Amino acid sequence: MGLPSPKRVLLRRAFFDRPPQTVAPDLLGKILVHRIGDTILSGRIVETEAYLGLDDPASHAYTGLSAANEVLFGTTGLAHVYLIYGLHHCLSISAHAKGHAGGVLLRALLPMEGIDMMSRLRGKPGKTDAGWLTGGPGRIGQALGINRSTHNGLDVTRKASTLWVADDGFGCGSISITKRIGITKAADHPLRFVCQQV
DNA sequence: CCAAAGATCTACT
DNA sequence: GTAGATCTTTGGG
Repeated sequence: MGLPSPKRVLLRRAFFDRPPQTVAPDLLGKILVHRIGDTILSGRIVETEAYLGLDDPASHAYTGLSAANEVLFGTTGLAHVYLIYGLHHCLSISAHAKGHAGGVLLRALLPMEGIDMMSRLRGKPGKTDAGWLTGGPGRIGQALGINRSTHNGLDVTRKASTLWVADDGFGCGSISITKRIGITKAADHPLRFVCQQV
């Protein structure tokens, strides 16, 4: 029983056809979903950062088009998955106005479905604390089983990708905006968005 | 070719 | 609070 489950709809490509600093706050409250076989792993997005492309020294797109960052140029709504410090797979989604480049890094989720598989993937079965499980870009990658070779370039506006973003209408109550974390260049811009209430 | 840095996390002092 | 892990990509010689 209980309340009816809210209907989830896929985000459309047009959602991502806007500057990253506009898309990043709008992604708060949306749901990232990864299907592995019959198992669904999902969580509500509660922290994002915008990376502005060619004009942003902190962006992976700053130095221009290359094999490593091609997802950030061209079609929007694609998964940009990269390995950082040789250890952590992080997920961002390409977002920019036509003719530009850029993306939005997913920094934290509130886990929804598949929590025990997430805790297993994180290496401590049974440990389900949300902050530990999916609080941080590297933790999201590990908890959801995301890696560059499998997921880089997937279209998150299509369920067939097995990795997608949906909207169940809940959104995010109040948003706080701060400087971005973990960067040394262009560190002073207010481009980090955190969901305070869900 | 080699060196260095990187949109990070964990463990240990 | 600081250091170590571990590897891809980039920039300099």
